[in-house]
Amino acid sequence: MALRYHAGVSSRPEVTMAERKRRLVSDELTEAALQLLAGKGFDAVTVDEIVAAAGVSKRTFFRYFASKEDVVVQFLADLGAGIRDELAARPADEPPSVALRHAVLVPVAACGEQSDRALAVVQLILRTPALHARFLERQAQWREELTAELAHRLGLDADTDLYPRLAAGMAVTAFDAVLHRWSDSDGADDARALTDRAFAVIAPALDAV
Amino acid sequence: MALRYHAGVSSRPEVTMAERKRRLVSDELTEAALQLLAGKGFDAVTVDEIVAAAGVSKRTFFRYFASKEDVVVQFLADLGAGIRDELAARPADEPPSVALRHAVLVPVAACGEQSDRALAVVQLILRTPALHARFLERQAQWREELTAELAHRLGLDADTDLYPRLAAGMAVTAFDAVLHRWSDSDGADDARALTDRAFAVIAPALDAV
DNA sequence: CCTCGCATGTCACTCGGTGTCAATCTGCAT
DNA sequence: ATGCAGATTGACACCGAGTGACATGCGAGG
Repeated sequence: MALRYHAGVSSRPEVTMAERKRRLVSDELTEAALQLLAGKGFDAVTVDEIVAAAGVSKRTFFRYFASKEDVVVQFLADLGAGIRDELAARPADEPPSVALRHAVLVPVAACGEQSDRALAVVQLILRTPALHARFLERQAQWREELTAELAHRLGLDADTDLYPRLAAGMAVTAFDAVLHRWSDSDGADDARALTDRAFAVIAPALDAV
Repeated sequence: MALRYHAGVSSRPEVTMAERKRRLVSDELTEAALQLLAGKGFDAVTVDEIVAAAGVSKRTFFRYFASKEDVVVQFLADLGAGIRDELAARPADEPPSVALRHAVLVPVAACGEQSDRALAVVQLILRTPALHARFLERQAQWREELTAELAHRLGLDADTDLYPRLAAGMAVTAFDAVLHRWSDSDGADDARALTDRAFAVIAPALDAV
């Protein structure tokens, strides 16, 4: 299991026995799922096959993941929080285009580090309609979070001013475009450089008074 | 059945008997579905209830609509084609911000005309996760179409230059923001005015050299 | 009148997802 | 070690969306 953000090293964590067991099951499930789904395609694999490979019951699967799609998309959830937190952490006097660019660079960098597995997952998501739909839902959620954070940051009312929502939407659009390009190039393009180019395009709108 | 774009009046069309019958069934289905879904909520209504109300079999329902969500979202499909066609019809020397704004105004105006029914449908979509997901899929599709049309219009390669995809994404983002605002205001805000304001924000990025 | 084709209904089936309950395991106190 | 409380799991029944196969009915044209 590669795509997980372990906080520290394994030396002596404060995790209980049950906690580790839970993660073990979760990891075996995602491992088995990714293996099968990437190999046979999303629709050709049933949940029963996945749980058989992982050695747990179907009921347990749905205790860990809300849906079959979630096994693949779930690791993206953390990224959303990462974007928002990074945006909140940027200096208040930084122009929106710069702050948002750094925020988006968080998930981009995360993809770049484990490019092997990340690329496979991203490509699977982008070319499977059911997964893509879930991914778009996540994006919409990120947009909401960024909208709220931007409004707070700029002292605007997100229900009055269109700017926060539009700026958040543009940032997410940029991220989406970068991901598509990165996926289409099979990881050959540098995701960070793509991000910079994308933000160079949208910056004039982000920083307009 | 209100939300349909009948080409002309009923005087003496060149449609066969079977054709009219098909549309009749389709209309009764959507009518029954919208009635029930708007009243009881999306998840609380089963397809069996809908078909019972419409007086057809479940199998027939799925011959007309690919999914339960499609009954609600389907009428949005035409809008996508409308946006693209309008963009293609705009004068070639028009700056992207103006051409895209007019393109987006097509569905906006369509909503404004039959605001009663349209508002109910939009609100149902935006606050029902399953429907919202389908709606986002549609938006992604529109974005693809606008990307291709923009690239063609500007003589750019959509696989090389990031601009077409970003511009299309910004336009769709603007539309989405307008729709949300319009929905939140229960139709009180003027959708056309909102569209103009939204494009005023993103225009600096759209028209940057 | 007959038949060809199309839309529909019926039925059985798959699969994703959930509620329920009993069995099991972890942690903790005695 | 023992026993208890809470959480986790498996097994099973169940619901609803969606599909495949086949038979039937109805309209159009010879």
